[in-house]
Amino acid sequence: MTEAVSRPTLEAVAARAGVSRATVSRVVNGGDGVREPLAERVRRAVAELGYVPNQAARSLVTRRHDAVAVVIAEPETRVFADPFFALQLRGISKELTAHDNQLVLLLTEGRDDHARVARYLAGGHVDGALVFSLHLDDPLPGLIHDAGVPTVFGGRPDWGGDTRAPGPERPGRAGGNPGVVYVDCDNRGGARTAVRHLVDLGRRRVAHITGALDQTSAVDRLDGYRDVMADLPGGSDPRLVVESDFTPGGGEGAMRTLLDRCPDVDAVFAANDLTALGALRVLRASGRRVPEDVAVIGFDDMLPVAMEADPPLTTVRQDIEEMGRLMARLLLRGLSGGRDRAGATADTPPDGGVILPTTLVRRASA
Amino acid sequence: MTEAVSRPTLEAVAARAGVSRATVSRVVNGGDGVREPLAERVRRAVAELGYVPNQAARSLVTRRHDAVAVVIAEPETRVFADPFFALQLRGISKELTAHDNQLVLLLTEGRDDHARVARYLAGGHVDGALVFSLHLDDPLPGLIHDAGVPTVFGGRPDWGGDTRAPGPERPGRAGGNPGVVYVDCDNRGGARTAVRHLVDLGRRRVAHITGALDQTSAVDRLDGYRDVMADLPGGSDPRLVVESDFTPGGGEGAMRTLLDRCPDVDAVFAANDLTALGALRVLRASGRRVPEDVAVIGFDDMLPVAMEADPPLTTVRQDIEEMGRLMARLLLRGLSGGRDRAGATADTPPDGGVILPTTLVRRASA
DNA sequence: ATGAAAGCGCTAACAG
DNA sequence: CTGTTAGCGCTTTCAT
Repeated sequence: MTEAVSRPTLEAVAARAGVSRATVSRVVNGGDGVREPLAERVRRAVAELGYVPNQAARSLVTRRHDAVAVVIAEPETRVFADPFFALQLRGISKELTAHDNQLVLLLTEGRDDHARVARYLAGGHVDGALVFSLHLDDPLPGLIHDAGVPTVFGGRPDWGGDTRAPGPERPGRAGGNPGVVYVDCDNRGGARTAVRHLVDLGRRRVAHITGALDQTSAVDRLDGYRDVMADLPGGSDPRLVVESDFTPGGGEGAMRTLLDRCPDVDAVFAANDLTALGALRVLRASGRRVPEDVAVIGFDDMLPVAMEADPPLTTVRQDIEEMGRLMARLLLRGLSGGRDRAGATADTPPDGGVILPTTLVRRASA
Repeated sequence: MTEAVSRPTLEAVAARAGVSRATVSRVVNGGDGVREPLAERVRRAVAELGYVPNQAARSLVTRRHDAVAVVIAEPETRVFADPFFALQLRGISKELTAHDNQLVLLLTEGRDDHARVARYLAGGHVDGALVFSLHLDDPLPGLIHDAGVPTVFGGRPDWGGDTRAPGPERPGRAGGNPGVVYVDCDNRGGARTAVRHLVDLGRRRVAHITGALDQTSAVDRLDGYRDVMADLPGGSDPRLVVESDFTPGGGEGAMRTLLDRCPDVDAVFAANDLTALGALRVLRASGRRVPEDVAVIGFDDMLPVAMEADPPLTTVRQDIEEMGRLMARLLLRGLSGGRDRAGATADTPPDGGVILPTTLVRRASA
């Protein structure tokens, strides 16, 4: 464990280059308005001394940090059961890095942590926040809003606008906050595509195993399922929908219930790939063949899961990494809004959500 | 997207409480040496104004940041195939949070990013670093060492000390850096336990599918396998070892090779659970029963993988989250070494590595 | 185009 | 115990 050593300051570079601190500062920050011979001398001095600006000192005066907080609530550790979160992070990281921003990760374990996160955000340590609000009743979004930090949400928050996709209106809570920005995939549309595919395959008893319904993604996927089933004769049989929780274990239980209630089920749209995995297992154990007897479609296209499933899973793909990247881009754009880049005001982040498209990936299960 | 507002300063609090800035500062930082009536007045002023210290200003003078960088190299995106990394992060986050430290995440995509990371670390933005050096030839450890930032490694770096567990010496590179601190699990010992278990089961043709051998964990597990096989008659048959890469696909290929070379194989120790998964699949496809015909053991005890495998996987468990927590604890302890806490010098971080124990978890596959 | 000087908000001696 | 004072390293007017 090495001790950190004292590093050269602007002053040192200035001395070495025989100029003033102000000049060095100018060169370091883009070098506008410094004539070439001088600028070059400064650059050499910087290189020779291995000068790196002190971010704390800089922040103190500029009031910018070039850092963004990523807040992830993980009450049930479900986040870690699938690589979702890692992919998202990766997308975010790439985008932030490209814009020389740092990523400060805030993982919350439960209610106690909310205050800590809110305090941190309110403390002005970061320029903005990227927040994954997983649960409908999560107080975090509110706290964050109060903290007054520019924020982009991952996944539609419950109090935000509704899914863009058309379809029967859902109740929706208290007016819908107008200022909220979020990125989500087209859960509802993706679900519709999946179910329609099943119907086009000639299936008539199409069931749905939902995700945890305290998350908007699960609700939206259920809505999508209902959108297309509503038009089918006997499609709104409530026994065809069984609630689950996005886990393989939950999928198993749900599939058993389903088989019990409707032994004639000939297709299942599972809320995600993990759920589909559990369903697959139960189906196999029950002696049914997939897809011959029962067709199965998942959601997410979590590669290691979907590809390795037996049979390989037909599923609705969403570009998770791109979602992360987009969130970061939106935030950064908002932060520099009308300030740094000329004309950036023209394309400020949209109020409301940005919905990324989904695509059906056909494999063997449907 | 809300705009951040200007926040109250120490000065404002001091004015409101009718004291000097120094007094407020004292109260805010633990309140030693401020008499109660005053301290209370200050606390109230802080609360009323919603004062939060400006970290940049503080860092500027203290030269501490209460922030730690976590560097994760993910060249092949393998990191995201399993939840390993997420668990580790969680452990780290918990420990850092408990000590009011922030987590700055640095994900590297390849060689180009190394310079960026090195610069950041050298830039003195953080008090220390937690580094996961995945590959043997990774230049990152060297760069980081040069940056002069206190560092704890996750997983034994190749140029560090050897595994603590006794056993045949490995060559090891250039003298072994003495100052390096790392946390790892007992890969070698765990492997030995697994293989011994297989042998105790009466298996005589015990094979090993290795991990990616450019990672010390894979090498150490292979060494552990060899440790016990060396004593067995015919145990050092080289055909029983086939190199793979920690992935399910790799496991499949390796298992096929194995079956081809040694159709009489009656046990397989896979370098990790994912590999075991692939092996299981090929074994099943070949008509062999597990564990009756071939016993299989994995490594990691990645719950969603090991439990959901068919049959559920017997595996070597390592406490990943605890590894993360321990890394953070070690780093933090080193940072405050002899400074903050009185007597902390007594238990400074150990030079060399800390090896966490592993345990064999018996399920159905062996 | 370059330099001089004034802080940003805070902590840490040092006085009293 | 409390207040005064002097910077931490940098950016940014404002002169020149």
